[in-house]
Amino acid sequence: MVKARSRPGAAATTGAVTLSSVAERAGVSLATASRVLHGSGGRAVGDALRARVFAAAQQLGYVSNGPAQALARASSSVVGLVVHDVADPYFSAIAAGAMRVARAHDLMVMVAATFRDPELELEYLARLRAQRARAVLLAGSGFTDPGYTSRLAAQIEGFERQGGRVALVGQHGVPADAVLPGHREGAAEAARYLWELGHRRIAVVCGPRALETVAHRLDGIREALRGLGADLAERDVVEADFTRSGGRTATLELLRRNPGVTAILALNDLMAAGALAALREERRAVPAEVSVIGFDDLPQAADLHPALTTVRLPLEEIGERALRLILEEEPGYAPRAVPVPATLVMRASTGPAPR
Amino acid sequence: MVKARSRPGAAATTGAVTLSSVAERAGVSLATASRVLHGSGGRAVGDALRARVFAAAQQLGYVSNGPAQALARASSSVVGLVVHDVADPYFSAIAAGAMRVARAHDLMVMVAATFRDPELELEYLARLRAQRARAVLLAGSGFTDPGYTSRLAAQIEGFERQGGRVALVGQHGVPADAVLPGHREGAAEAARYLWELGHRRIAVVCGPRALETVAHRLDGIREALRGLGADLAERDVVEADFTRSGGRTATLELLRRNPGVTAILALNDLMAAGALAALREERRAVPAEVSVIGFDDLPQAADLHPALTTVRLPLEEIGERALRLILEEEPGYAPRAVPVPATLVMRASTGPAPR
DNA sequence: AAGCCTGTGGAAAGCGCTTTCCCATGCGGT
DNA sequence: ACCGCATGGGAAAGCGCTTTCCACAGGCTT
Repeated sequence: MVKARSRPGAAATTGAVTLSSVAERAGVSLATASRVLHGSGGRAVGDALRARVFAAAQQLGYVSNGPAQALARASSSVVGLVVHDVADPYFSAIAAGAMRVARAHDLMVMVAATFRDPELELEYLARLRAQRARAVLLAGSGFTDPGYTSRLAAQIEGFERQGGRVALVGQHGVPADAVLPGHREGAAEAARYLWELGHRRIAVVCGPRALETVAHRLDGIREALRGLGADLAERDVVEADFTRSGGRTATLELLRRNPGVTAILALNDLMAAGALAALREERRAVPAEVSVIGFDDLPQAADLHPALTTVRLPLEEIGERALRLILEEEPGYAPRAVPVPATLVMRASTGPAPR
Repeated sequence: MVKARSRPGAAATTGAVTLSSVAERAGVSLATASRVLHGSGGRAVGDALRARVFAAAQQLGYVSNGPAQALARASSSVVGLVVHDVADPYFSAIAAGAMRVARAHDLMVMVAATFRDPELELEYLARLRAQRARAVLLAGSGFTDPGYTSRLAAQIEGFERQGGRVALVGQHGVPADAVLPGHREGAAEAARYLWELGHRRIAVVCGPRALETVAHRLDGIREALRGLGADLAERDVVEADFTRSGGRTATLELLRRNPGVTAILALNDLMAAGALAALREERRAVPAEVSVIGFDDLPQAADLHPALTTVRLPLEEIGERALRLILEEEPGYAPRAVPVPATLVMRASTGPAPR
């Protein structure tokens, strides 16, 4: 005896409008409806049928089923974007650039925030892989954590074997296409500029040391100073967390520890804003007594008081280039590295060292 | 005669690791593997098998197929977030709040930027619908455009019939759960504050009039002034585009048109920053000659010079509440409206009117 | 000792779509 | 007039997963 089985598959079969209902209504086969409504698959469809199908879809209010499409095609129309923090203007700028490119390719963007946790980054990469994202842009910098690199490499490899592409901002020590911002050179230029202004007591308000970006920027400063015959003492480097309030606290600490400092190099603009605030609290004139340089040139840098001298990074362009790299080139395949130079923007927060 | 058909379905069948390969390797059925690796579906699985399956998945490097899961379950693990512009700090703050909630629910977030184009907003809503997003947060304000409302309502209805939920920030004239920021009241409070300080020539640097948010804020000012027996003349309102440079230009225009103005109310902080810049260029002292008030209280508002008096909106909280609204309540269903009050933050950019 | 749950495992029917193969046309070439 | 041969349309086999229904053990009741 054959018993009628009720829907083994799941799904609320509440008269959902599917391709087959459209086909039925238009009096054509499923195949034809598919060819008309979604990419034709290299096949032409007659005008009459074509019009009938469109009309039917319209009347029924048909909305295609993305997951089903992705399953059948074995590729979704989604790209992933992994950042440290969406509220950080550094990352929103990169995101804006990337999203422009995604739009041009008609792709949706999934954004994930890791809050600088390597584990979370890896987790999100895996989830994006599960979502069959076509490409993923790792916009946060890499971590200096040793175990991290190999696990990241493994994830990336798995992802690419699956047909996805990965782009990096900054070089994470793994083979993948990358955009390389000139952290080192930009930082070096800032340091040399300060030196030329006569500053000999230069301190650094540093970001989280676990970040590759921070290491690069710090190295740039170190090397520049060394090239000038000077040296960056450990006690002139205070670590903060890339936020304004972290920068303020660190600067206060710095001033206490080392009151003779005449120049502060903050490793991002947010912390530079905090440094400026701390200096104001401590009644130290900028730039008469202390010069301040930031990094990134966020839109708000020019509105700080005094207007912030900073190392400019074309962030939107970085996001754009990175995604282009993997979306617009066939996977034919040798990882590329595109350098993006940083430039020093001189404004009012720097001046000659006091004597 | 039966001919062997070669893979009618698509997909690179390159030894992809699927659930069934895991099951095979573990020596269990597909059903068991599914129950172990993905939600058990209310069913228990013995410990021995459970362990075997995990081990097999581990060894094979199994990554689940999200689209397939979404198809079978008729629901994805994605939420959508539609904003005007990701680089605008107003929206990044909302996004940050929303993403926190999404993370707590273990959901991925698809972000779309409309650049204030109603058509694009509708398009993205449709695409999110196609992606079978579980929920969508429309974080940009609504448009005053007449046709828009009914089309939006239709989209939302279709989306909800499909099992999705929609939340709005601001009331778009459609029935859906919404978080309602106190645009009107906050703006009114700012206007009254200026009035109390003795200002009688108050001008407004307005945002795009097509936005509901702008209409509300403007109305708040109008009503407050009317309540005080004054009136906001059309010539004292200049429209800009919510950017810093737009604010600057508009303020310059305003100053030319109406040199006697003693207070400027900018409808967001970005434009207030531009106003401050314009005033500086024109050598008008703030607040001695002209007072300035902004709106939103972005993190950078306190760093402007002088520190900006502004109407604070708890943006992260707004994003958080909005997504909570639809994710954490059963669809049992009467649209809720959660008001979120704005508060005036007095800083240094406002002072008594000059006499 | 017979009857029954209860707890576990498996078979298989879809979810909605893409795409391959095959078939019916209508057409021009020789 | 006959034979290809494009051309456009349809049938159907999956894509990888979830979930329903069934089967079968054991451990309990009565």
